[in-house]
Amino acid sequence: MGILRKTKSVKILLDEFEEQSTAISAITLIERLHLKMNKTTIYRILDKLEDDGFLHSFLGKNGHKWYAKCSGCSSEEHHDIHPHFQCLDCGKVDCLPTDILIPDIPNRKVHVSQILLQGTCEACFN
Amino acid sequence: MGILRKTKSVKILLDEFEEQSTAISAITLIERLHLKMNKTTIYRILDKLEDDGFLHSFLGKNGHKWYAKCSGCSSEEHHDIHPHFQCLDCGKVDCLPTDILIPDIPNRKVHVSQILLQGTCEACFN
DNA sequence: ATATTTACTGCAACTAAGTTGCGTTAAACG
DNA sequence: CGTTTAACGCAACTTAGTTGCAGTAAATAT
Ligand SMILES: [Mn+2]
Ligand SMILES: [Mn+2]
Ligand SMILES: [Zn+2]
Ligand SMILES: [Zn+2]
Repeated sequence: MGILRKTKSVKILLDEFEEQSTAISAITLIERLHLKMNKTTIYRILDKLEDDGFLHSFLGKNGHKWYAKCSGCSSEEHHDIHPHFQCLDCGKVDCLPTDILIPDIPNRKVHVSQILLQGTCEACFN
Repeated sequence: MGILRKTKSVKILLDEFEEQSTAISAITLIERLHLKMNKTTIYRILDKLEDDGFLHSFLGKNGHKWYAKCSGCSSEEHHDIHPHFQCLDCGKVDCLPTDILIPDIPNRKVHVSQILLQGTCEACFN
């Protein structure tokens, strides 16, 4: 089930995602907000915001959880599937609008594709 | 550094990968071999076999580590990059020979691509 | 404005994958 | 067989994420 009460903690977390468009890891949020709320609360709210279709989650290069804003999803439908890019220098992660074509795999039916590209971002290029 | 001594434990682990062509998770190996060797030993040997270019590793859907045989890699060069497929019914994971084209991403340089497809495998199809 | 209801929160304890340090064992080799 | 040291087992640790429960504060009713 999603968010039912707009508590202080929910507002603080929503603000974090409003302020920047890149993805944020759960670990970063815990570190950044540890004076304002408990890590349990953070995990629980992120989970609910995902149910609501406001955030989507994915795993970064170490298998740790990252969250980013959805665009046009709802609690009924998460159609927001796309590749992600993690910079190996600064660690920043972004959603990519790029569409990557998955060819048909013989004898298998693909339902989900999880694509994480790693390399160098624009800011770290120079 | 890779394997220097062909110990009993190393032989047992090599056998596991000789017997089947699908990928095996570290967790599965620990469970399967816990009477024969310690989990620390398993992690250390897998790590060395990867250094040697005999195995390659990747993360499955929960961010847990999986290993599979390489074909034609060496300790100098791991050129064995390809997508993986995890069956959502039986959990089995395979290496895919399929090549997936990663388009150029504006303002970013892609070094590595990590692709995990999820769906239904042949055996679970019926 | 106050009372009631219950979703949400904080805390402490837990789970589980993977790592580290160290004393002991057993490959490799002369 | 004896020596060397890579590799092993064990216990303790690290860390991301989860769970149970008692207390708190939103939302709603009175
Ligand atoms: Mn995204
Ligand atoms: Mn593979
Ligand atoms: Zn960067
Ligand atoms: Zn299957």
